[in-house]
Amino acid sequence: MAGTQRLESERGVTRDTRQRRAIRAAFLSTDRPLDPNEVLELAAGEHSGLGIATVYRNIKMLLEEGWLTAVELPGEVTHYEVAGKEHHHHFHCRMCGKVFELNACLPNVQQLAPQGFAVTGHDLLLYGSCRDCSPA
Amino acid sequence: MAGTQRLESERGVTRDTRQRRAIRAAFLSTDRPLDPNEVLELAAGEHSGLGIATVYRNIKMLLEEGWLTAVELPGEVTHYEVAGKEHHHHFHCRMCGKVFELNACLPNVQQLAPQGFAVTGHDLLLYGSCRDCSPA
DNA sequence: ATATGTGCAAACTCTTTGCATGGAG
DNA sequence: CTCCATGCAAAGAGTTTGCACATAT
Repeated sequence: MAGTQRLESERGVTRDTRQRRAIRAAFLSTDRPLDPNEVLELAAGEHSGLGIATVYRNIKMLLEEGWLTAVELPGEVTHYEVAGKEHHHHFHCRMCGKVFELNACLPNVQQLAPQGFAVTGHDLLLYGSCRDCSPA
Repeated sequence: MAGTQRLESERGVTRDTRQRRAIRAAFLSTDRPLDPNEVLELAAGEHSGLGIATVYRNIKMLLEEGWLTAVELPGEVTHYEVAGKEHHHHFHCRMCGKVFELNACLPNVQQLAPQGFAVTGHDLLLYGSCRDCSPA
């Protein structure tokens, strides 16, 4: 996973195409992480004929320019959300499959690693049923 | 992690083949979660000619009979470990890529979900460099 | 003897890439 | 007018499945 990032100077001007605008709009119109297919469906509403390859390429560019961040969910394909949010985690609804943001974390997370292990980051994921899918 | 188990009666007699013995041995000889390819390499040492499809099929059977549990790691292919261990989490070394077990958890994890969300499980993953890869 | 398990290869899903065309600048 | 971006299709990884043969019981 190292060496994925490139210097911005390696890329020329980044053009503002109709497709990229539709893809950005898809993320901005949703408050939860999206996977490439969800992006395609949402963005295709604004511009049909959009190809999945373009979605992947734009996601990659938007990641590189820091507009998106990857949300990697165990057992799910990688989702993406707009960057710049505070440190947070996610809730994965087992009923509807949607992923929600949690504006919370736990202290002392780093202390769980044994001696000799250096912790540089962590992920926390809750599972269950979301507000709309919970029985009560 | 719910609903993974099936009634044993759905499957006829489970045979004890050389391949399955080698696959089980691979897991028992290692103290960290393995992915299908690691299993193939380890088990092929005991029985060359082993096919990757057999590894996948056996992993699935061993999951169904509850001998294995899936360890789904963000950004990694699914790993597996022998079942029956206590609740624990994992550490993913960014240097060597290996996954280690952490015999610890945090209390109050469920309290992170907002009102209306029912939490049935969670995953916690630490990233960094392991004992062998840490500078000091 | 007989049905389950295996190996191989084809099929499938998700993601990436090559190439000719389209469009932003 | 130039390149960068797009669309399509082919190529790649990882995983699953169909089929004939092997083998545990």
